[in-house]
Amino acid sequence: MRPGNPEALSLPYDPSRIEPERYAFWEQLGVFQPRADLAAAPRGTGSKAPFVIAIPPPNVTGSLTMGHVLGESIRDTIVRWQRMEGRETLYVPGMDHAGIATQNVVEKKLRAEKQSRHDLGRDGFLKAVWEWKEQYGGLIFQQERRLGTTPDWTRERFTLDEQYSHAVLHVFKKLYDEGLVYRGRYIVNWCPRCRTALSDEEVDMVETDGHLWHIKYPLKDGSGSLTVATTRPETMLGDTGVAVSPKDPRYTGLVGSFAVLPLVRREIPIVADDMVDPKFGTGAVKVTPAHDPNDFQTGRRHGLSEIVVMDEDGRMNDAAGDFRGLDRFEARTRIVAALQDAGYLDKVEPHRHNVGHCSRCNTVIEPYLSWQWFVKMAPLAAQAIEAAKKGKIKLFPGRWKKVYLHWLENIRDWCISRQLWWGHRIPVWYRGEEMIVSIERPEGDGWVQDEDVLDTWFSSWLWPFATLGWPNPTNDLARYYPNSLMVTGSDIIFFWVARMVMAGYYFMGEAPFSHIYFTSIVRDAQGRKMSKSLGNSPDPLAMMEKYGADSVRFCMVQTPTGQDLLFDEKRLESGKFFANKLWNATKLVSMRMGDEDLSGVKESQLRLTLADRWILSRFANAVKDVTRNLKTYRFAESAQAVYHFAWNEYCDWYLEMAKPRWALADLGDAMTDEQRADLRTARWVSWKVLDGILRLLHPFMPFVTEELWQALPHDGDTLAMASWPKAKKSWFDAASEREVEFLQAVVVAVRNLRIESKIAPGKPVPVFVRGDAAQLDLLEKLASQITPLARIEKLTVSRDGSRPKVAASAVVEGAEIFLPLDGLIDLDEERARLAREAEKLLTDLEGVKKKLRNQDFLRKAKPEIVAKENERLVQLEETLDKLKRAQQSLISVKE
RNA sequence: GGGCGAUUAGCUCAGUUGGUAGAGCACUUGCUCGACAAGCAAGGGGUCACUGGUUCAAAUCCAGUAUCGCCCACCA
Repeated sequence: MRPGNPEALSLPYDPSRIEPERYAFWEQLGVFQPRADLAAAPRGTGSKAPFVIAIPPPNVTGSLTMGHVLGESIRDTIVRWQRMEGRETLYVPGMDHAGIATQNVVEKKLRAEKQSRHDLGRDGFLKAVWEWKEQYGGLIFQQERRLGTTPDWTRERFTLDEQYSHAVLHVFKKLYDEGLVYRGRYIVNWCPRCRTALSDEEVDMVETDGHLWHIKYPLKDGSGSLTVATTRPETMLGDTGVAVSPKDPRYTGLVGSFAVLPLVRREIPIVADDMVDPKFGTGAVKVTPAHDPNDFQTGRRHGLSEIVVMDEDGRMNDAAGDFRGLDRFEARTRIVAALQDAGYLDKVEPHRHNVGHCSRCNTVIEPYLSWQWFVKMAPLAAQAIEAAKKGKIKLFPGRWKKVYLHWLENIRDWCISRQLWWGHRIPVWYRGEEMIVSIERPEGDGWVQDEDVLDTWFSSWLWPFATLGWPNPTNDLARYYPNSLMVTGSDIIFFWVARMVMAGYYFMGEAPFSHIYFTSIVRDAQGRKMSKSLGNSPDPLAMMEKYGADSVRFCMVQTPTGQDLLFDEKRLESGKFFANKLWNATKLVSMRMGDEDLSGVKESQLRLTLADRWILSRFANAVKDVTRNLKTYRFAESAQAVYHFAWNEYCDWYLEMAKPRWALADLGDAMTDEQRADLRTARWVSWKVLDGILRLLHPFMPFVTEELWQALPHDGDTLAMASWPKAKKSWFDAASEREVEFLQAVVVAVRNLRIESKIAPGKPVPVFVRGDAAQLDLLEKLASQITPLARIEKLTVSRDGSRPKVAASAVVEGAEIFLPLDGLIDLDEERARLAREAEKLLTDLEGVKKKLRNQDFLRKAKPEIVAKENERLVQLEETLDKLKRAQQSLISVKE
């Protein structure tokens, strides 16, 4: 046992003073690494298995947001709790190279210097990005240390690390060899600004007000025209057909004949296809196979040619004839005008529809026909689906399972090639007609590597095992895979979570983790998403500076489960106030501990009072609550349980009840043996329970709890490695809880009477109590501990039934409490108060009576419920009766 | 077009198997009494969105309605 250091508490609580130092302290102790003694032992199973969690790797360009703070608070709370439970814990940190995002950032910087990536060339540009990464990348982890999180920094990974890159390329080759990666020319989502293909997940659909243009296409035989409706007239230049519904009688005669494409004069066939809905628009659809995914399918079904009319910047190309060189939106305007001039435009209707936007830069997506690499997903999805269905992986909150399954069951192939430079270059080599998939450059001359890189998510989906050294059979991999838990936002459930599960099964034969907890999405007070452009994202570092990292953690962790969090800075105050409260409580306890060594004290040597038994029982309950709620990811409930116990029970009541016994120390040598034992007991219990509170709270508020724990006598180097409290069976004591509840009710009643009677707050008052023998006995036994709480001058328990003549009165559990007034106050007011009280009781009484008159209730309700109501009836009637008599006595005094 | 979530005190939200509606903040009143004014004590404030149903009993279970939000979806 080490002595405490009470002087540490002489200054007021100031988070910015204590927090930064503590982090270095933990790091020096090696708190963040898996415990060496446990890591040296054979790997256990179940709750003895290592607890492993990986950070969702933030973008290398990222800086800390409140969203990160939320996730990190939750992850670290769990890790710290598990560590205290004695488990070997590993929290793996790392960053994502974030292909598009990072390339955008560096290109922007180049633009500011009037350069483009093409000026530097591929190698030069990559060098520039790496330099940027070394200089600015990873800022987020510097910021994160301020939050007090405990990842094992010695294992920090980056998705472009050599080993990790090898894993990515290995995966590509393996999937290719096994027929799950293929190259093909298909319509993909193309961002003309980023100049790359995107996956479906990287496209945001935005409901947009547009138009439906009705365009007349003349029939080749000159017998008239048919009208098509389109939202994208500019693509008509690439039309190679017109489709109608086979069931549409209007057009049956035309199927098989040709129309002449306006402006272009190309003859295009009219085909029948089920894709067409006769009820929409004109029932005739222009078919542009190279610029629309549906039309692509239709085109393939009917053997229509595919004419690309735009380039990769979204400008019209040579195939666009007179419109070549125009931006696609400019071309739209000009084409519509040209159609109108030539009399082809039938009409224009306003039309609301969904338009895809690049999730990175918000540019309108262009469906674009190009050569890309894809992953066949259906075979990978099968096990991920089964895992969730069979409960091998559990999602919290559970409703996300449906979302997860729906996506997997309707999964589409994944476009993984990106026309970028920053990323894992696709390990495919070409020489003339030859193609080789190989991680190494093939032997021989003339091989040219594929220009494209892989989607960033194609590397991050390997995170749970690639960070542990895979594909090499490392010790870490054997020991720490699978991970235990994934904590992340539901916004990346498809991007990342579901894909990790697929990769985990496919490459490791096992789910990457068994539990997935989805955090809230942090929004501003108006419910808007946090964003740089809105400027509504509070700076987490400023928040920590102002309220302390402890408070930020404590408050952020208490988010509604699986609901959006409307962030309001004001909320952060409460954690700081709580920390301050504990600071002062600890100061008090440590001051009153004296220099007595309590470490060897056994419970059997103590003289536990009712108050002690009560607080120990309440503590045991708190331990149970806090732990149970952590187990089920109910962080708000867990945190609230400590908060409420520490503040409203321990500080508000127990410490006050301990004060009179602490004061015995003033007697010095004059103390009797019994008094000495009482003093020791009060010291021991107040310290033990406080120690327990600090342990329970440590995962949530690591800094202040460590600081306070060090100030008290403690065992071990750091609270971070101390053991998690256990709820001792012998401490649960329902009888003591009931008895103290009664005493508390008496105290509250007296406080009430004083206020109602307008007695000066500081003035001690005599109090008389009439009640049953057990109640009076209780009061007498604990008199010295409760009289200060209500400023009672002298507590007289009235065994003979006598009572003061003129008194304010209240009834608590049948006991009558009298506060003598001696004509001090307005009797009318006291009578009115009693009347109000009685009225309230009467309403309750009516309710109970009604219930008990109901035969159905008596017959069908559970017996204990009926008994409870009966009990309540008796008590209400008794109380009411006593209040009435009190009123009577006041009247008789007046008369 | 499908799916999901929300609706409880002025605000943000709890309310785990149905059994007397809670917390924090805000508000009112009173407090330099030996830890704490970042505090203490006391208090006001709710037809639990609406309608129906199940039940002895519904904030809680079921059905529907309304409003808000999110996700998914190839009607050009």
